[in-house]
Amino acid sequence: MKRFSDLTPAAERIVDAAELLIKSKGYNGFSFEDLARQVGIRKPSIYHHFEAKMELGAIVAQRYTHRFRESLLRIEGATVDAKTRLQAYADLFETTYRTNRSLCICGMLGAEADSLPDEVNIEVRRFFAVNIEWLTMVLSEGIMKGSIRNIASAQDLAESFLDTMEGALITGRTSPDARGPRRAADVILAALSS
Amino acid sequence: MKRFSDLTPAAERIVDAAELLIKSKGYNGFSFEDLARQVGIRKPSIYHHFEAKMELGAIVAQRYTHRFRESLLRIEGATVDAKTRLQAYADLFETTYRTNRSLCICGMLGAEADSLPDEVNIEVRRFFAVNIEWLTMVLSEGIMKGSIRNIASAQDLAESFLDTMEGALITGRTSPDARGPRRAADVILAALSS
DNA sequence: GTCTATACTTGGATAGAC
DNA sequence: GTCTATCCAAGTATAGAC
Repeated sequence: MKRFSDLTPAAERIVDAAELLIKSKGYNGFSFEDLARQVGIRKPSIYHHFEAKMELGAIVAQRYTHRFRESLLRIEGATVDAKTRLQAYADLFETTYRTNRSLCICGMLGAEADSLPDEVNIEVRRFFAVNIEWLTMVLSEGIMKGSIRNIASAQDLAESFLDTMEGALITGRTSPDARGPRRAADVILAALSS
Repeated sequence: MKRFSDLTPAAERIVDAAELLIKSKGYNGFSFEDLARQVGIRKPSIYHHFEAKMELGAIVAQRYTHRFRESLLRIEGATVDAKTRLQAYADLFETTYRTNRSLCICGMLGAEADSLPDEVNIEVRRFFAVNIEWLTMVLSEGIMKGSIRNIASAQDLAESFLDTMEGALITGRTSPDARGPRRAADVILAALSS
């Protein structure tokens, strides 16, 4: 598999556009025609950079996961206690939400999983694994230090928290008065604060 | 718009199949060919019952919401306290989850909203509104009676809870060791119990 | 209510010139 | 790196017979 770090500038522009399209319409909802129009080139030019649509899907997910990890590192550097870290984490989703009520790429691809090539699903699974791992780490630290109530395993808490974030993006799409991921996180965090 | 209650038996078999397909692959992920094959008829026969694909999508969502409301009524009849009701509610999602890791129809359609006809989106919005309303009712009763901690408005709690359920279905799709909606709900309920 | 046949469009993908 | 031209499959939808 091609790696996102090998992308030429032209290829990167294509991936940028594909990311936007997947966020908005999903993998099954965009075509090479849409993509080419957005980039300002013609359909066949895309094949000079990518072998097939599924490769593009996989690379979008791969790069997204990579950037998300960078954000997690930044949060670890900038904050200390669990609650603040989780708020910063929720703000990553809130930013996505505020940008045209976009979805998390991997939330979208996760929903579509049954009709997606394995190549793509593998990357999506990695995204969720990375998130669960990070959240588990943060939450178990919070439990140890006493700022998070010890009502369930850190792993269980992590999963619920991630679920809430992914769900908030989806329900926020069609509900005009939805409050968004940050608010949803605040509710959970209030319930978990000791 | 046609209503789901007017469906002939033949039309109903088509809606049944469409529901399964949307749950699995999404609105953009299934074709009339798939649908016809599943029902055991030919593509054009579908048009005898439905004018277009979007009508089918809207009716699937409409019937799904109707049945969901029946389930909510059943829960109200069979249980009393907020926590038990919310567990029963989570079990509705758990059942969906255990059935081939299916998605909530409206979670799927919500994710795809940007590429869906208004006709469909309107029904999806109704589903979420119904759920939020019901959860708000249950939660505010729980707060009044003291079984649910008063850490946020019933409306905010309702939204977080629904988000968690929808998200659990999505993250559960690609994560082999995901715990599912019921477990996610138990975590939240433990945090909300006074 | 279902069929065959078919129209028309779009979608993913390739060949080969510039 | 991008283009035109083109292929073929699939997708939605219609006409009209049974």
